Order: sequence, then structure tokens, then C-alpha cells
Amino acid sequence: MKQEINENTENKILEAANTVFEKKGYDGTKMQEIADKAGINKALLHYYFRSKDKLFEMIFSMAFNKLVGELKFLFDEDIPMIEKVKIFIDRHTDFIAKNRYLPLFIVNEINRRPEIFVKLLSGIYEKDDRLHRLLGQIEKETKAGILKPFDPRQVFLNMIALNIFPFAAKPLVAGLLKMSNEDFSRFIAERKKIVTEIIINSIAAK
Amino acid sequence: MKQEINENTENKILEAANTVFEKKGYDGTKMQEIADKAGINKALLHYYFRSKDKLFEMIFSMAFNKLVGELKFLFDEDIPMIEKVKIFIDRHTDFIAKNRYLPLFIVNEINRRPEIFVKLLSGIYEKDDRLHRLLGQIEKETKAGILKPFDPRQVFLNMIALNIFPFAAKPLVAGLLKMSNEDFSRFIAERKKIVTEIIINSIAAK
DNA sequence: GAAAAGTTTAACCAAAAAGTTAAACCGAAT
DNA sequence: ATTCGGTTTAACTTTTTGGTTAAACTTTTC
Repeated sequence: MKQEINENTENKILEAANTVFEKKGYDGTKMQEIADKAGINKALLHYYFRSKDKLFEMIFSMAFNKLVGELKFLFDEDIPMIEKVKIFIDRHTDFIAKNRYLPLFIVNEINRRPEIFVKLLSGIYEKDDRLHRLLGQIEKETKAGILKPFDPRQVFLNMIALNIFPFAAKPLVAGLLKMSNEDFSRFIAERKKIVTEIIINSIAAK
Repeated sequence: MKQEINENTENKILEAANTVFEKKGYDGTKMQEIADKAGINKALLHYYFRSKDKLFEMIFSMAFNKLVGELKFLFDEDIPMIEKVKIFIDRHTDFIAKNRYLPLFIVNEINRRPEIFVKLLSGIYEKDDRLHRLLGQIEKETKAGILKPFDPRQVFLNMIALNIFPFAAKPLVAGLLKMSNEDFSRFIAERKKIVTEIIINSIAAK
């Protein structure tokens, strides 16, 4: 079918664009490189996506939703906080490991052109009640003596900082700490436990 | 004096270049913008620094040493670990707050062109004994029952991750958590205590 | 006051990269 | 068989940007 071919090519382009944009950022990316990686030519690339800006906007919003989508688990599931945090850290670390360049990409582009961020942000908070439900859960478990009082924002930030930073800064970290790739893998494996312990420790009542 | 003028202009250029490179990265930076910000013209800019690469290399190595220099405190001072960590987090957070773009700049450029990193790295480890002294201190305090056993690399990474991430990702974090600038400032002020507590908690014997 | 170093002006070159165009080609659907 | 969308080719335009040059002007130095 025509459409199949169409979608295949479109997907090939999107995948290629995603790879290149994520690794090199908007400024470092050349349309020619995307075309090459997608196995097509520049003319066709422009035939599908009029301009670099249009293509970038699409890639960026997809990447953003992917990154933020991983957070949904924290809000949706209806399990005890401690358990939820354990599972989240496990999942989130794996996700980041598989998408090493994603967080840095998002952070960079938002820093450089904050305006690209505004529209996407409004899309997230349609269902504001989910946030309230989460806060409600925390309050309830605190009153029940399971959790101690804490600022959920700080804990949230601690989790993602501890998870993301080592991967985002991998060459720097591995360089400074003189780690080989195998060292780094072991180091990361060990980290999951440590990070989980730290976070649980900062929210669980003694 | 000739030299004074010379150094003034050179410094103006270096400052301007630093500002622009840090915020926009190598690819996003235009020589013209640096010249403008330094209040001179492109011809003079090239008169002082032959090429964009040369100028960048200088800026990058200065920035790198600045960032890494802040870590020296951990190795040099001869005070109990717990105390040392408290002071370090305090200082380091202030430093990062004043140099919001610095860590991201370093991490990005190392990710994109790892080779620029290799030469700088070798310069750091001339005095390898400092590292051993630090490890010795930790071992001693552990045996004395002041500290519990821990991986110093993990703790080190935790500290800098928790300190750097909120600033590097400020627009993203502030956006997601719906914080105004004032909110963010309060949030950061509160953080110092929290981060210190977390780190101390992860190394102090109970 | 002359030589030297610093600086500006303005025009220029060369390369890279985004984006366009037109013609031809191919495969599938009607 | 023909039409139509997807695709290639290749040449082309335009814009941006790094980098150069030469001439003139200014300031410093001796």
C-alpha cells in the first residue's frame, strides 16, 4: 500500500532525526546527515518535513513526552509510596540507561530556546487531579505513621537527579573516576540499590 | 602601558567568549556575537585569537579547571569528613548557583567531542597521593567508628548530582513544578540542608 | 617626532548548509 | 495504459559564517 511506504519513510526519517538531534543538538545537526542516516536524499527529506525547524519541533515534542511519560507511573498506580518509589527508581534508571542522550537533549534545548517548552507544558496539566491524588496519598501515609513529613518536590528532584546525572555526564564521570566501561556498568548496577536506599530513607518514618 | 591595554582587550574577549560559549555551546556560538559582546570587531577578534577553535580550546580548558578546581577542597583540607562534607556542599552549591551554565557546558562539549577532554584529564592526576590521603582519612574514620563503610565514588557522585542538576535543569524543573523565580530560590535554599542531611546520613555511623 | 602596536573600517573570499526546482523515474491502483 | 504519489538526481540559489586583507587611523613608546 502507498500509505505503508509513506509511513515507513516517515518513520525512518523520524528515527534518524531523533538520533542525530538527540546526540548533537539543534545547532550541531545537519539536514544532510539526517537524510544520510535515513537512507534517503535531502530533497525527499524536505518533501516530508518542510524545514529543519518543523522537523525539530516534532522530534522535540516527541522526546519531551517520552521523558515526561516515564513519570506518569508515579501518579497513576495505586500502591504504597515506599513500594512505588522502589519500582519507579528501578524502571526509571533502566529507561535513562537506554536513552542516555534524552535528558541532556531536553534540558539543553529548553535552556537555549525556552519558548519551545511553553506549549508542551500546558499539555501536561490537563489532569491536575492526579497530582492531588498523589499528594493525598502521601498525606494519608504520613498520618498513618508510614512516612515522615517531607517536601515531595525535593524528593522527586532527588530521584531524577541521582538517576539522570551519571548517564548524562558519563564521559566526564568515568574520566574523573578513571572507570572503564565495565567499571561503569558495575558502578551503575550498584547505584540502583544505593539510590533507592537514600530515597526510602528520606521519606520512611523510622 | 601596552600590556595593560593588551590584557584588557584580551580579557574582554575571554569574558565575552566565555559567556557566549557557556550558554550556547560551540556549535551555537558565532564569532560575531563574541566580538559584539566584547565591544570590538571581528578583525580584532581574529587578531588576538586566530580561530574559533583556538579560542574555544582556551575557554574550555579554563572552564574545566574552574569546575574541577572546586573539588580540590575535598582533598586538601585536613578536617573530619563529616565537617568537610558539610562545608563542601555549602560552597559547591553556591558556586554552581553562580555558574549555572558551567557544568552543562562541560558535560555537553565532552559528550560531543571527547578528545578535547583527554589532555585536560591527565593534568589533574599529577598529585595522585592526595587521593590516597583522602581514602586513608576515610578508612581511619571508618575504623574509628565515626563513618560507616561506603563507596566514596558513589557518595561523591551523589553530592555533585544533587547539587548540579537543579541548576542545570532549572527551566525544566521550575516549569514542571510550576515554580516562580522566588519559589525556586526558596526551594534551593531549603535544598542545601536536605542534601547535606542525605549525604551525611549515607556516610555517618549510626 | 617617528616607529611600533593596537584598532577600526569595509570589503572581500570560501565553505558550509538550508532550502528550491525541474526533470525523470518507478511502482501501484484504477 | 495511464495516472499519481513517492522518489531520485543534480544542479542551483541563498544565507550564514569563519576567516582574510589592506588601508587608514589612534595610541603608546622611545
